[in-house]
Amino acid sequence: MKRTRVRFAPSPTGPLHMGGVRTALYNYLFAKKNGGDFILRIEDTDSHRFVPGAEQYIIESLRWCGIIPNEGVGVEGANPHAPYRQSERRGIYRKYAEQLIENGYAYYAFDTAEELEKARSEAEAAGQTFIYNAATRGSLRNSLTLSQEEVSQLLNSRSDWTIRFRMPEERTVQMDDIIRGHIEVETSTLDDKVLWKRADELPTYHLANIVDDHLMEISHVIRGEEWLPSLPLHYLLYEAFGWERPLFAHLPLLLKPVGNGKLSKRDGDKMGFPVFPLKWVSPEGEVSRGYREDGYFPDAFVNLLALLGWNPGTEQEIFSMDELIEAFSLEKVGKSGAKFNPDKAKWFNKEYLRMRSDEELTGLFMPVLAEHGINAEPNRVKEIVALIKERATFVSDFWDIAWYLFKAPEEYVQKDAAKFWKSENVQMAGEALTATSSAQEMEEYIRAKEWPMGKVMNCIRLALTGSSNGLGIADIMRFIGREEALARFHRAEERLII
RNA sequence: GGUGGGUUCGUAUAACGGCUAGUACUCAAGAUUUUCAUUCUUGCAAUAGGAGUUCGAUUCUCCUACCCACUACCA
Repeated sequence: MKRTRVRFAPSPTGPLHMGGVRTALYNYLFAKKNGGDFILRIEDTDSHRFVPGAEQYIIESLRWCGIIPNEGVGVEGANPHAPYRQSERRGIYRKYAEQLIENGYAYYAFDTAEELEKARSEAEAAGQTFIYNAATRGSLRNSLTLSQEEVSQLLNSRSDWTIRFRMPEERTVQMDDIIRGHIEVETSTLDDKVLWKRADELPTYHLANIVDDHLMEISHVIRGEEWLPSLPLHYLLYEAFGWERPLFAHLPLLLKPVGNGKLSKRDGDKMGFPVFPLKWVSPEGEVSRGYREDGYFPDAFVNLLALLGWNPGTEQEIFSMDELIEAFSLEKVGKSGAKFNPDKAKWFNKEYLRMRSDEELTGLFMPVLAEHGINAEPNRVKEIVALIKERATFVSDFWDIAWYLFKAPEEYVQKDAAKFWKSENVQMAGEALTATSSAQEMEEYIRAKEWPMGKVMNCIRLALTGSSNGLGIADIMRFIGREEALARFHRAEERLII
């Protein structure tokens, strides 16, 4: 049986967005599941849209997610099909385009952008759609309509010609997609796509993609649904070359959380969630937030992405990468677009945070403390982490949850003070606090006196934390000590008016 | 406009053509707790509409509606 070889082939035109990461992930899972290869190829055949730093961003994003190519761009060691950047492969495509011309599957086209524009607007004015194919190519300027002399003259004198695919006139292309099943399309509705452009001596996506997939022995093409309309062209290209084609799987799109349409950067900005795996600063200085910088764990991110459009058919929701590999199959990928749900994303991170060890979380929390000017003893921090980790979604929440274990409150929440800082409460709280030496003793003391536990405790909590909610008094006192508790209480007495 | 794809609770999804259409997130209520959070329990909520095939349709077929993608010398 043929070896499973898949590729992720992004275009370095900007930061990779989470839909792209999911495509890479599914490719990776499929490759690993079948003991095959996962290749990273960079499709940079559009010199005009190249963005500096985008390729490095893609590589780093995949690495952060644990989606590691074993062949291709950024991979050290044996790379049997190098290079993997199409710009570095530019020399190899032209001969394939010319091979198609020789065999009658393609032709030279000399129409200028203006001429095509004119043809399109004329067709539109007549209420029709202009399609560059068998219906129209006979009246356009190309090597099928011009004489041999004119063609060679134009080929030499001009530098803006293209090579176009000669779409068959009347055929039904029969296709199969692993996810969508059988699809049929009439060639009369398709156009003669440009395959190669003389202007920058580069192929377009369609040619480069098919040639490279063939040369790199790709067995399965797993890509986004936006490519489905190109599938007939790709089928016909394989046929024209006489090559065995790979199997295709077109993934459903990732949609915005509300409304309709593809998930875009704007949606993230508007609704307050990242659309990109890592933070990205565009060459113009525009900043986009990333899952990593927002505090997501990479395995949580991978997990939530995996379940957007795929599920194993069981009720399991938490998967390690190895478990994903084990459970993954393209047949279980859904057909319809998946709306991204930011709430569920947070839930995943919360679950993953809980699974992290106290040691690891402490290591992540220490720098946060340092940022707040706190120099704490790691063992003490670890105990605090153990106490609060179930309350948090992100490590950054730790500070908001437990800052008062590290420093005294500077101010008090008005509403809570008005409710609990009343003279009788303060009197009882003060007595309970001073008359006892531990939180447990204090609780017994209050109980023995038959004082209202809630009022007294919240009065104390207000003094210790500045508000009436937070951790248990016993826990707070255990960490800050009785002396500090008393000091905070006296400070509150001075600062708060009853 | 044309071509293709899609449609199960608000969201992600489950259900060899066969139990009362299941689960998770969100939301609500209750229990627990000195408060908040956690935890636990319960609840709200869906097969787009219409025909057909069938003993039986979420599942198969057709029509309608709606949504999406593509429609570049971009990928």
